[in-house]
Amino acid sequence: MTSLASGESVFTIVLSHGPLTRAQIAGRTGLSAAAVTKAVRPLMAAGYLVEGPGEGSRALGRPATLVRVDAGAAFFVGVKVTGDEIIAVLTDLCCRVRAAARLPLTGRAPERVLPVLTELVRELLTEADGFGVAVRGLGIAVSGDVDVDSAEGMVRYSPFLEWREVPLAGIAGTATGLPVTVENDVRALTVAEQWFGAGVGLDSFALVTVGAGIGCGLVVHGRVVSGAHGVAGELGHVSIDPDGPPCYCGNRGCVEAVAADPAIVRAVREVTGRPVTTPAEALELARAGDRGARQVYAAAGQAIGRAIGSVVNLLGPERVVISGEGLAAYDLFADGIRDAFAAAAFGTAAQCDVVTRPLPFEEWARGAAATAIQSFIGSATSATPVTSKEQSGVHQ
Amino acid sequence: MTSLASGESVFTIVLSHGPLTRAQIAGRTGLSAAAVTKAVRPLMAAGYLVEGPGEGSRALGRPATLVRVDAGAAFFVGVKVTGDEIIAVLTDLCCRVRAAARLPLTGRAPERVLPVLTELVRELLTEADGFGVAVRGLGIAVSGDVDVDSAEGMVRYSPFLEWREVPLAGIAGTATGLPVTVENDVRALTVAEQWFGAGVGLDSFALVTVGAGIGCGLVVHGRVVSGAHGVAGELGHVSIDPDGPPCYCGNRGCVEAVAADPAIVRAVREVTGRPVTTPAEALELARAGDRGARQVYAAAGQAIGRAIGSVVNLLGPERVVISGEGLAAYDLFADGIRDAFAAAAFGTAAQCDVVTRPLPFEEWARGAAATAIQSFIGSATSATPVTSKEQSGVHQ
DNA sequence: TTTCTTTCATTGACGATGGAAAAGAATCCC
DNA sequence: GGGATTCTTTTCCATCGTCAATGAAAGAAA
Repeated sequence: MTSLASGESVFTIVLSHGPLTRAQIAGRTGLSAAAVTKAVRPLMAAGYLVEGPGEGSRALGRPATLVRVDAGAAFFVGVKVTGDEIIAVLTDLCCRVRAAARLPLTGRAPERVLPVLTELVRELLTEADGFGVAVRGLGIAVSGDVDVDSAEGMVRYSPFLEWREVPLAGIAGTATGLPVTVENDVRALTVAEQWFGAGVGLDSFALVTVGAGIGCGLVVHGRVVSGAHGVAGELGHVSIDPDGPPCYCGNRGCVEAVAADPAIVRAVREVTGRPVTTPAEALELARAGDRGARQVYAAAGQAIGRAIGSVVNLLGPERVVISGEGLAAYDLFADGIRDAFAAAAFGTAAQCDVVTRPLPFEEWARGAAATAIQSFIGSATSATPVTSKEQSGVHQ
Repeated sequence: MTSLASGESVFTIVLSHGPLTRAQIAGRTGLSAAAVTKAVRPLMAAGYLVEGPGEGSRALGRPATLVRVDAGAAFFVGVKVTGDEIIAVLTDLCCRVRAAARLPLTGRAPERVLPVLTELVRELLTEADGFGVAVRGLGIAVSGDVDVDSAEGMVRYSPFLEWREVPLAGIAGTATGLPVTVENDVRALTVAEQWFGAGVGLDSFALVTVGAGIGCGLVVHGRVVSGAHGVAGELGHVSIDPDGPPCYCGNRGCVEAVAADPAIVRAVREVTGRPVTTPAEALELARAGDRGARQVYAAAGQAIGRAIGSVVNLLGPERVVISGEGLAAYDLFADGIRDAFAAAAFGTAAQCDVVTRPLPFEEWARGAAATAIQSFIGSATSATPVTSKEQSGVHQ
């Protein structure tokens, strides 16, 4: 019972803020130096943390030793399920991608998806064997409404996959023999950004994803917002224009009905009269200088900027991160986003830092791995640690 | 040093959930029965909590004794500063209003406001003397950007009062001899609702105020959202229509430019051609059946409903409370709000409970008192309690 | 070289906190 | 009166984290 509640916070700090001296850990966590020493010890004994190499570059006094996460102490698999393929990554304990794989889907029904998912996980488990490191958790990210609290990791409703009440964690756990964490995809990506990306150390930020849909992950008071009914961050269905185009949700002028890939493709087709059917074609046309197409992108940028303005006015986050596949067209969006945001942001909320970050699908899968790491840390720091030699099979 | 960190949570639970048995307190707080006994004892010794009267209506077993807050153990003054008057209330420890007073302002400069504020506080202190109870804190609610963290309770910028960098808590504390808490007015009202109103027990809710302006207080993860730069809940400047009327903030189609009192008055004047200058006149005209005026209200209701839809889609709160002076016209808003919200809410977010609550300005002042009680509890439960006889002067 | 200074890290004593389990208390039912 | 039942309190006891003293490892100064 060398358990320490402070263990989790110490580990998390070291994980996201790279190697730190114990004194720095004390400063960041607000714990005393003594408490840090006591919290670090069992984590090092368990093999999750290691000392050095390198030293805190002090001129005077006893040199500090750096504490870092032993990236190779445990591996994790993260999986992102999209409409037509599954992307999986193998990460180390620092959530760095060590291997990646993807497979196309032949259907969206759970019976079609799960064999592919299992196959990918098996592939990455073999990779992990090559490294000689045990995989200690599997994170799965799916779009839609996920009940994180339920033990079976229930996917309550995923419109994109047309799933209802699928106990995904239970099924995947049985199939793979791994402890499974299931999360909404945008929230998983948000967790990854909060721990390892542009949201590190921030008490509040928003992650806006632009692509096939428009999503938004929100962190408030240092925690990801889940919504009382499982729905939150539905930026795509925030309406910004009562006279805008109709959205499949039944409303008009949703951001998604203006700025998501399908909306852009349709608008470009209508405006230019050309048989454009994919985002790539639409983008090509705009890049080639087609006025109509460029205007469609500009309008989409405006819509995104206005939507971000709404988020910022409501929540006043420290930062907004814009990402998603749609970022490929960011040069075409940029002016619209900037202008509309500047017009919409009220008062000091305009000081909010707006940045872009390209996050490919592998990054979403990495987000899923991050949620797996998160729950692994929770169990590892609250249970009696065991050495890495002792443990080999399924964790917990 | 009979200090207990659990004291604060126990006290808060008893405060907002009325009289409870110790067993119920244990259930609500998640503490063990033993811990509750230990936490309650010093609070009762200090006079903040009392037992009975009444019993938990059990049929079998030892009857439970109810624990309640001794409302008369301490009084508080809450003040709401508006553009042309100050409203003040005297409340007991349960935040029930025992006396109220208001005075008009002769100017908005701090030099004009503070004497009036001091005069009102003095008046209510005399009232409190009549009850024989000491006033233990003063809460002041002002619109605008308030730095809660600063020791002097700095009002950084209040556009409405045209204040900049006014160390209000420091000044008011010196003038009144009371410990002072300064908060943004909407956030203060939100705290009051969270503790004593429609937000009791909820982890997340939104409070929308409609009146001279459109405001919004947000509670996420059980805490009021303050915004990284002091700005949050600016629902009034969420734009819902790019072609809407211009707003003084420089943007178009802000909710406030459509649905706040000045906007409604102007619109009614323009539509009907009548010399309407006050919200009351506009309301009268609409109530009299004037088509144009009614349409203005309907459009305002639509705007509010759309804005609430945005909040709900982004945060997925458990409940939305609509309030403010503008509620007087709620019958005219209602259809618009309901329809627009129903159209805007996405998926299960539509399950969000939307309620209305009339909250007059006294209620805002009560919110200010609630923030004072909040900080009083914080200091009272973390410091050595003293009996109410011993203490008489300024607290802490 | 020796000693001082500085800073980091560890240890041990101690207090605060809260839980488990047993005991006590108060009521109803038989 | 003797259970049965439920609420409350007491009595330990484990955990957690701070304080203050100590140790450790360097550079600086004598």
